Amino acid sequence: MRTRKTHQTELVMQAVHALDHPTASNVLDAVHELDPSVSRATVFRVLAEAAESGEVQRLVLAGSSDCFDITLCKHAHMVCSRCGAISDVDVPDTSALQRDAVGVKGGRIDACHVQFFGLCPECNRGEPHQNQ
Amino acid sequence: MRTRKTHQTELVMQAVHALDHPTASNVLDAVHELDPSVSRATVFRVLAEAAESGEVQRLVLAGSSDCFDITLCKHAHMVCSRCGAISDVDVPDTSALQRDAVGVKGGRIDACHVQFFGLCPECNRGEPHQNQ
DNA sequence: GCTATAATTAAGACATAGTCTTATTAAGGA
DNA sequence: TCCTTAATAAGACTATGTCTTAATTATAGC
Repeated sequence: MRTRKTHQTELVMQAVHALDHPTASNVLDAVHELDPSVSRATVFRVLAEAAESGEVQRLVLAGSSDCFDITLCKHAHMVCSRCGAISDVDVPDTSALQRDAVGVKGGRIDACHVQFFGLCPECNRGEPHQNQ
Repeated sequence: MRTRKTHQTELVMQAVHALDHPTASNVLDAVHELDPSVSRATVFRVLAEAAESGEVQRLVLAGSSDCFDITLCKHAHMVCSRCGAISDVDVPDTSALQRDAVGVKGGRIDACHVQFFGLCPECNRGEPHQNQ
């Protein structure tokens, strides 16, 4: 369990809050702008621990590397097909989906993961491509 | 475009058909049992080309490495939380989900990816753990 | 403020997935 | 059989993520 308050942890958590659905690498870049001496392993570890403790949410997405979300309540995400940006999406009902799903007989379905693909507001407006 | 019929391509395609939702590494292992001289790059390339041409379907899943599916019709998948096995799942209706989803204003939702987590028949029966 | 101790870190090795380059091999038409 | 060129083997390379280890440092107790 994290007990000591360190310079590095503060920088990482600040970055997660400042950025929108950042990957570990995004956080690393932001942290390095303030302090290039912080190691890659520390950023990955601090993020993993924060996700483990429930302080942030780790988003495991199809086709993207893991992102971190400070919004803890359950919601779905859209991945921009053009720039890769992650946007929040509210889905009214996914339980119906799970109920109606027909799996292999003998198997058991526990959870349902819904993810959308599309264009983020910027890319939809035809604005210059901005990769995360 | 693939024009020549080679030993390596035959082995790879045979393996994809023999295995159930294999990853590229699964295919590599199977191919290596018959011919250890086939290179890793060849297996990845042949699979990528087969997916590109529509001969097989590349499954890009959350939390798993890409798998290859010989079933071309659209369906969802369940990832076994215990052993990682992929099972096919039929979902009656996902268009409703996309219609009802509320994204960021200005953005556009184009596609919907549904993935389930649960236990495959073997793991649900409490049979010995078998990792892919 | 000083010291001891144990949590935290930096550095880099390691694992895995996937792509790319290049020299070599071999498929298949002439 | 010979040629052309598609396809391959080998391995470099990128990226994400984890793990190990020795060094650093936060903080509790004095």
